[in-house]
Amino acid sequence: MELRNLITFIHVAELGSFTKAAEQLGYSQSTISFQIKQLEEELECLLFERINHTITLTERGHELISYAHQIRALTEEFKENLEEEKECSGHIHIVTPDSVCDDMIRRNYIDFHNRYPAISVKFTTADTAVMFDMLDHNEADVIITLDSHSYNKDYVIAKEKPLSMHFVANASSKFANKQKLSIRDIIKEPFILTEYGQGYRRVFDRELAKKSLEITPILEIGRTDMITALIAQSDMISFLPDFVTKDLVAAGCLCYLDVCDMEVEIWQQLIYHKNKWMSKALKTLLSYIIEKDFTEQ
Amino acid sequence: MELRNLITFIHVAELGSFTKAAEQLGYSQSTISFQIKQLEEELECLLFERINHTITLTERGHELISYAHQIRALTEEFKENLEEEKECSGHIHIVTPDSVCDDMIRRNYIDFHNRYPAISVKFTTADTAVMFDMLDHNEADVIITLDSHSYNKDYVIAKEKPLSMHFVANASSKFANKQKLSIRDIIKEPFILTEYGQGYRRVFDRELAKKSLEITPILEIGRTDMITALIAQSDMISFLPDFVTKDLVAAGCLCYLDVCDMEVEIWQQLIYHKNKWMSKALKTLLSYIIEKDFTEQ
DNA sequence: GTTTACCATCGATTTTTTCGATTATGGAGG
DNA sequence: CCTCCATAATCGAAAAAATCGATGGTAAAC
Repeated sequence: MELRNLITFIHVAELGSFTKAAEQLGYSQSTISFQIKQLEEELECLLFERINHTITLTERGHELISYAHQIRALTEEFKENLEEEKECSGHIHIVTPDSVCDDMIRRNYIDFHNRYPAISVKFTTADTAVMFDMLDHNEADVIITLDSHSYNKDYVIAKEKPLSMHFVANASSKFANKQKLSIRDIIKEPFILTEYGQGYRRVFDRELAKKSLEITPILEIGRTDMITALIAQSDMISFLPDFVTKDLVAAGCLCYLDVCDMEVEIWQQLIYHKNKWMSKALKTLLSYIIEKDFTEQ
Repeated sequence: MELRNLITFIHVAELGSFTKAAEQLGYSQSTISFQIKQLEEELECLLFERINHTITLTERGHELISYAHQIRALTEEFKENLEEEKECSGHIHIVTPDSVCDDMIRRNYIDFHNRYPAISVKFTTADTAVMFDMLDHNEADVIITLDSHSYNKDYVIAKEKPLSMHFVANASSKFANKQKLSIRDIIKEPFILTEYGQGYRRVFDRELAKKSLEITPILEIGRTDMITALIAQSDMISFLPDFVTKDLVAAGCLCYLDVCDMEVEIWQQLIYHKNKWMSKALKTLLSYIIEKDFTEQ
């Protein structure tokens, strides 16, 4: 019982004529005969009485009419639903490093929620490798990486920007006002760094290795807010992205160290899988993030 | 958007796999891919995200699932309705000569209604020719004729029997006890006959014409109950079927005349059009009529 | 009596559906 | 690291289905 035949049946029943239905539907009359016969054979019942070239619905036909209308109405309802702009709603899973999560939630979440109350967001933190794994398994809708610049034809990079990284210490550190420090000047100091899985930590270690240097941090922890808090009240040093530290530096709690022989190139990238279906909610979230996080300095 | 594809879509969504759905439905896997793609192209939206050979329903897919289930449920509901025995109900139009109508309503209608209260019957009276016309225009579901024996490949004769016809007069008529009367003996008497349209009246006239005789009745009327009532209180004669007169004869109101040179062969036939859809109600009515009207003497 | 309108039927053609084989990919197990 | 297995996409061939146009019979209209 295919929909095409049901539609034809409805038209025939309404017009009371195979010929007229054929004209209305753009079929030939023999096609209409065939389609109705097909329905009748499949349902094993007569839908129309044919007496002297005029057709009359049988009881069964009358019953089918109502079902056919309901079925047609459902398909049309669905198609209309597809076309009409929907309220922006849905569930979105975004995965980021801890620092980004922290930053975005603090600065933007309330505003986002107020603007789009029907979008439910799941915020998860993970290492770069895990994030890509989640993209590959369709467990994350979108990720934000802080790592070396990545490119892969399976992914779409919605937006990216290079990230400023700084060595930071307490504002009253002995290195606070020294200019043109070398990495070798500070390498023996006590360091707090994020775990190795975090992208920029890995890039940092790799850069050190190029200079045959190595740091054994006294504390490894993903939570960058903890790191800044500890540094603010001790003589420890860390290496962190600008967006984590700039407010505290501006407030005079922390200071940047002027280490001039250590260039670490870190990119912030907003990435989703190329086969990802872009729901309106997802598009909205991406636009929001791009506006708030990638355009401002 | 054909039903076949929707069914496939439901299976795929439930199993989360094109391959498993193919096995379950007896299709090849490429067919499933094709069907889903066809749906997606027609609806111009992605139903499944394909990431690393695993599929995940998109939001649109989720929406479609619910519609697809509803549509499938409707078609199944209809098919079940078809199969299950229904209460015997419906509207039936039966057309008969006035005499038959009179007889059946008096003797059987109440009983029939009590047995099948959900069947609504429309009883109409008409001439033989009009009755066949009504069959041809699907205006009557079934007719009962009292006429010469008819056969036509377009009609189905559900049942038939020859009818006894009698000349009848008042029980105290001068002809009451005479034996071996000739038609010529009574032809000048005042006759009451049914109209010419009534089948047996026509046959009667035709038989007379064969003998070069002719009757000009003093009253022509379809209502046979009127005829018998008039005869019972006058010296008029009529020519009527047995079932109209036998009770009055038995009651001593009327008597049969022993006219031995006038053989008129009249058949009672229960007829419907060969293309008529036999609803349960119609079958029931036919069986009832056959049982009550054609088997008893 | 001729024309028109209607539906059924048939064979031919076109379109659609289905299949099987192949490819590409990733995961699991050795 | 390699092989085997499972998955879905793709492609061309084959099968099936839908559609058409022509024809026929019948009844109604003119």
